[in-house]
Amino acid sequence: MAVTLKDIARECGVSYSTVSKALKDSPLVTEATKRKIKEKAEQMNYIPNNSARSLVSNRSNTIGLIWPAVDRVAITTLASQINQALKKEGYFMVVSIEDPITAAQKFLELRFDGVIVFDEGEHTTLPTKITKNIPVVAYGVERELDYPIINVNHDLAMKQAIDALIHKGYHQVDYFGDLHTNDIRQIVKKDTFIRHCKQRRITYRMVDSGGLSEESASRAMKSFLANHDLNGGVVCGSYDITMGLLHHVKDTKQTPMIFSYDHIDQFNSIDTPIHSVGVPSHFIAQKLVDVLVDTIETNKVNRSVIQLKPQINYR
Amino acid sequence: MAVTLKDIARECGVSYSTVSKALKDSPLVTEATKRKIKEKAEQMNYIPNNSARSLVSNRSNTIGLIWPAVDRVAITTLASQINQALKKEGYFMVVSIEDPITAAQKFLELRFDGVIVFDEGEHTTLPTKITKNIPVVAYGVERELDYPIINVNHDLAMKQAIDALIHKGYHQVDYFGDLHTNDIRQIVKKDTFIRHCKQRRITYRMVDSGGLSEESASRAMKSFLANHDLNGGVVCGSYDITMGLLHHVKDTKQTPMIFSYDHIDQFNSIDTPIHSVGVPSHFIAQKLVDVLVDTIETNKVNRSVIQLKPQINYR
DNA sequence: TTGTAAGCGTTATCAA
DNA sequence: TTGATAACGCTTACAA
Repeated sequence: MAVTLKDIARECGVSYSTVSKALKDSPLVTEATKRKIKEKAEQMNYIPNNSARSLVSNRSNTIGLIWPAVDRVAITTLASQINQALKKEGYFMVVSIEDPITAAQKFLELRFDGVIVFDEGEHTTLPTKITKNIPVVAYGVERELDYPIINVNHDLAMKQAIDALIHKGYHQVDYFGDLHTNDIRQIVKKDTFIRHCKQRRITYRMVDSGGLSEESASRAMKSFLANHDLNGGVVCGSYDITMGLLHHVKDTKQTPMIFSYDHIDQFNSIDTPIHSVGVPSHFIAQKLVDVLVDTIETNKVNRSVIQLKPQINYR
Repeated sequence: MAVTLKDIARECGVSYSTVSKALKDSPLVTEATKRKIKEKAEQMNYIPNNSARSLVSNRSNTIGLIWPAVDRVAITTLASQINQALKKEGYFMVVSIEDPITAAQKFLELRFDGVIVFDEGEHTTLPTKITKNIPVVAYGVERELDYPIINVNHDLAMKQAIDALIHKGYHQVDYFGDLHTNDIRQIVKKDTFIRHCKQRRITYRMVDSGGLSEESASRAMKSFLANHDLNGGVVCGSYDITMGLLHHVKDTKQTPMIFSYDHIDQFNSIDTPIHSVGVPSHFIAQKLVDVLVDTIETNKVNRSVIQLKPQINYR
């Protein structure tokens, strides 16, 4: 059915290994024959069979991204930047929204060259059985894993945000984020916020967003505002949570200074100025790709945790 | 490196073709040998090589979803429902966020069994060169394509929404949506809204959301409200646009009756009651999968447009 | 510069 | 009930 190298070879009156070489621009073939073969291939609509290729070369040039919760804006931005970065390195990225183990197992069967996983804690950890068979790199937080992890230095980020608030004259700060969760990234944000407030001896309140979605954050903020004022500075745990808060910011006497996690461009198209802390997502993406490609090519994993330095972005 | 059938065969003292049969539970192998082989395979952490399988069987049991704009909440919900439905049919779903042609080409090379594409107009149309080589089904709107399309009956949906508004006593209705776009789905919504308003001889206004994102919708609504009131009923073009509107609904004298496109559960977790029109996403998902699986199995495309009947959901 | 042939890991057909 | 073997489409020594 599909056109194969043999078909092209027959048409061109050459052997199929010559076609194979010609199509990958091998110097072992005359320019003239190359041209003829390429033309014919194009015209016959030849589509290389990756299964066959991968079988002999052990390379699929495909990377799997594991992303079970396709719903948070900041992560969406990161994903598309990873896609770009991988493309530049010659890889095709494909994402699975299955649970991490299922997805990784399938990627393994498909003989992909590597996997990137958005780590969210225990339930998202890949077992050695899998990770010893394929290069893996995680975007997550610092913890014991047998594959490399890229993450933001949350501790520093919180410190930067709180210090900025103090510097602007605030004597009280609120944290608005997901307080009751297993998501390790959220837990770290919460914990470091508290720790830094204590160190600075500044008054603080913790407001539970009841989840990571904009909707839940909106509800939570509404009921919070029914009994409280927003009179200090506020730090939000994520872009979506910030958006939930913004539904109600009109209700308060005056807009407080808001710092949000996630360093993405979307903040620029909002009227209310939201300052942000975080690592620019294109930077995170590049790092993830660099580390992955490196472990694919050198074939040695380094079980390191790479901390990316956050920046403050005033708007 | 990776364990192959031959490795297992050697360990078990049988031929590798027996192992192959045993592992797929063929009746041609004794229960006893099967058990032994399966145990060994498990213990050796055997991972089937899909490339080899696909090479001989011409089946990869994988479906590619083309979804270049991973950012709209309603679509996210749909994607995960498609994932579920495909899984039930024995397929693994993988998504690409590349542009449609690139993605489809890669899916072809990877010898996936089929592709689902979220159609958004000309720029999202797959050429015959591709579609004659792999079963494709689109989620889109009615237009000339050489592969089947599933879509919502927008005409009926608009009619339902406008009629509901009229029934509730509104004499004026506003449409809030993406007015200047190439996205064929948005164009159809806009056009049918206007047509039905004219037919009903009801006053209407068109408010441009300046895009499909919540942020742009929010900005647009803000500047609209600076000079206008929201005193009629309103129909929003999508979930995200509705969310953008909600940022400002507190500013109006009273909450108008709002109908939104997209029939998803997220509306249930918002305080402001938003009624919706649309086809439940699990229904759309199931239809897409049914049609795709059917064309894969029967191996014959039907170039039909399948219109799904929308429903009104009051909240 | 081009062609021959082995081999990648499976499945499936046929023979034992 | 099991085992040999050809074939899938391709890459890559190696031979011509």
